[in-house]
Formats: sequence, structure tokens, C-alpha cells
Amino acid sequence: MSTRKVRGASIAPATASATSESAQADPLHALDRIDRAILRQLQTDASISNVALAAKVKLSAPACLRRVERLKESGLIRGVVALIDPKAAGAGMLVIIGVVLDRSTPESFAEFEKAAQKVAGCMECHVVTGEFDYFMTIRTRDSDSFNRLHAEQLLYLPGVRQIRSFMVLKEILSTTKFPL
Amino acid sequence: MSTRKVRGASIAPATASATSESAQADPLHALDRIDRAILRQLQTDASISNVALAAKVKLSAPACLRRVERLKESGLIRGVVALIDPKAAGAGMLVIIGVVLDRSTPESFAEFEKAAQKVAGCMECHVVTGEFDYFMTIRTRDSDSFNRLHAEQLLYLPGVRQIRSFMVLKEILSTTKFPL
DNA sequence: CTTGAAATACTACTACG
DNA sequence: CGTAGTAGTATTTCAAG
Repeated sequence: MSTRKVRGASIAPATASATSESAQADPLHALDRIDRAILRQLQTDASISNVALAAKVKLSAPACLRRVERLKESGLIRGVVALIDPKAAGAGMLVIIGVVLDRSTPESFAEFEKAAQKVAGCMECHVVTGEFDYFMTIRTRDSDSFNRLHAEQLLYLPGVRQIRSFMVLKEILSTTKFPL
Repeated sequence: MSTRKVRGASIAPATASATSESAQADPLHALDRIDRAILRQLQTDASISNVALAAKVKLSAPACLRRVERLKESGLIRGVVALIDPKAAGAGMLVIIGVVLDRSTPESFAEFEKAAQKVAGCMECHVVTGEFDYFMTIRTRDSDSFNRLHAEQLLYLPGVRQIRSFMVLKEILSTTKFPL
């Protein structure tokens, strides 16, 4: 891959050249069959070379590269990252946490969100409907280290009324890729 | 990057060349300062070229490449993937689902897990402790499409006693990268 | 506006010290 | 681990659909 210059490449409107694709109401722009094939591949393995990718989607290398760069500049591809095996990296424990705040004021929410993002190993934090205000997922080494985190950080998050911890016993599925 | 041949490269013991690093009890093998710097970078942006990566970690290009390949072969780097912006791809809605099964038998769990992985847009599925048996996260287009999914798929998952849906109103944090 | 072919610049990769 | 050389790729340019 290699991200080199990427000079003044104008973000073109990107109309689906010739073939009229269905594209059932996509927000940004219509993706044709080839774009979707590219995205499916890159979601699975982005370490593939551009020439190999071009061959897979039956396109010349330059044309393929242009599409990939367009997808990146349009923001549809947020980034290309390496996925680390949590267990191998010493963060084999996953805990899902439901949080209820004391008060439902904008200040209370803002303060909590600011602090929550700094919690070590916090992978996700979402505002939800229902009996909780937030769900968070936290990666940590083991139950000892989680206990420490719980006692030293989670219980001191601002404006928290209640915290319920759901320890993950088995990770059935965990993917970053969704259907296109 | 480009994963080309990657021939019979033996998985070397990976002795920290000169400087003796502490490495506080890592499962697979000790990671020195440079390995961690490489992993931090690749977790953030893996589209960087090897020469640029080598410069960042103050190493020669071949030495850097050898480390990256060792990290891949050791399984610590599970893969390199493109992250898609869900909203731009027409899957802007996220729902967290708590599931309680009818019976807590091995067969019941196995049957559920098999079916759950086939649910369209299911990103995560975990066995948890506490008042639920499973937590799932599902990405879908909007509330209409979620309602359809709920009525047509979720309610027909085998052995389900109860399903509670927590609609995500705001995604505060969602990352694939954790501290090293 | 997009594609593909050819030419160039740079990188990944190999052998060796 | 670093240096030097080779092979292959990314990237630009350009012409054409």
C-alpha cells in the first residue's frame, strides 16, 4: 500500500460511469459492484498488494488504486489498521459494563463521557436507551487487574449511580466487517 | 505493505538484541520497546510504508520488516483490515442486545451460537455472566430495518426466552486499539 | 469521468557482512 | 542489526472510450 503524496487529487462526484447500479439509498454516493468488491476484500485483508487487488476485482492497477483512494478520501474507508490478538497482547479479559448516572443533565453526560474515554482499556462507550445510560466494553489482563480498574477508576467516574459488570466468558464473534 | 511471498521464514526466538527489556510477563514472547512502537503505529495506521515505519521506530527498513513479519507469524497481529464508516455504508444504527436462553444446557448454547453468527449485521456476540446469557451488537440501517430484523430473525433464534434491546443513541468511543 | 498501457520512482525483499 | 543490490510494486503520465 504505502500512503505517499496523494497530491491535489480532487474529490470527484464519482458518478457510476456507465453501468447503472441499483444502490439502495446510500448516504454519500452510489457504490457500484467493483467498489463493493474492493471494500469486501479490504475489510477482510488490506495487506494485499494493489496489483493483486486489481486482479481480484478485474481492473487495471491504476484504476483500482484510484478507486481505493477515492474510497479513503470520501471517508467511507476510515482507515487501515492492524488488529492485535488481545490474548496474546495480555488483555485476554473482556468486560461489558452498564452504567446508570445520578442525574440526566447535559453536564452530567458530558462530564462522564470525557472521563470514560480515559479509562484504560476502554474499547467502546455508547449512550443507550433502556435501563442503562451507557454501555462500555473494557479490555484488561485478568480478573485481578479488572478488580483494580473497577476499584480505582470505574467507581470514581463522575456522576455514576450504578455500575453493573458483565464478565465475558466466551467470545463467540467479534468482527469489524459488515455486509455491503 | 503488500503481503507477497512470505516464504519459509522461521519464527525466531526474538531475543531483544542488545538492550534488556523488562516485558512484564507477556504470554507469547517478550516485546521490546521497538515492537511496541511498531504495534502502536500499525494499530493506528497500517497503510504506512515499511520505510516510513522503520524511520519512526528508528530502525533500518529490513530490520523493521523482519519484526513486522515476526509479529504477524506469531499471531500477535491477527490481520490488517480496512475500517469502514458504518454511517457512510448505510449501517448507521447500532443496537446492543441482551439475550436470556430458556434452558442452560450445552446443546441450547451451541444451537444459539450457531444461529446468532448468521444474523445479518451481527458484529459481536459474547457469553456473559449476570442477568443475561449473551450480549450481541448488531449494525443495521435504521429503526425500520432493525424492526424487521427483530421480527424476522432475532425472535426466531433457537432457545431464546427473552431479548432486551438497547438502542445506541450516540457512539462516544469505538476503537480497535488497546494500550501496550 | 473513467479506463488501460507504458514509463518512472520508490519500495519490498534478498543476500551478505 | 545494517548495507547494498535486485525484483517488483506503486504512482504518474498520457491517450482513448
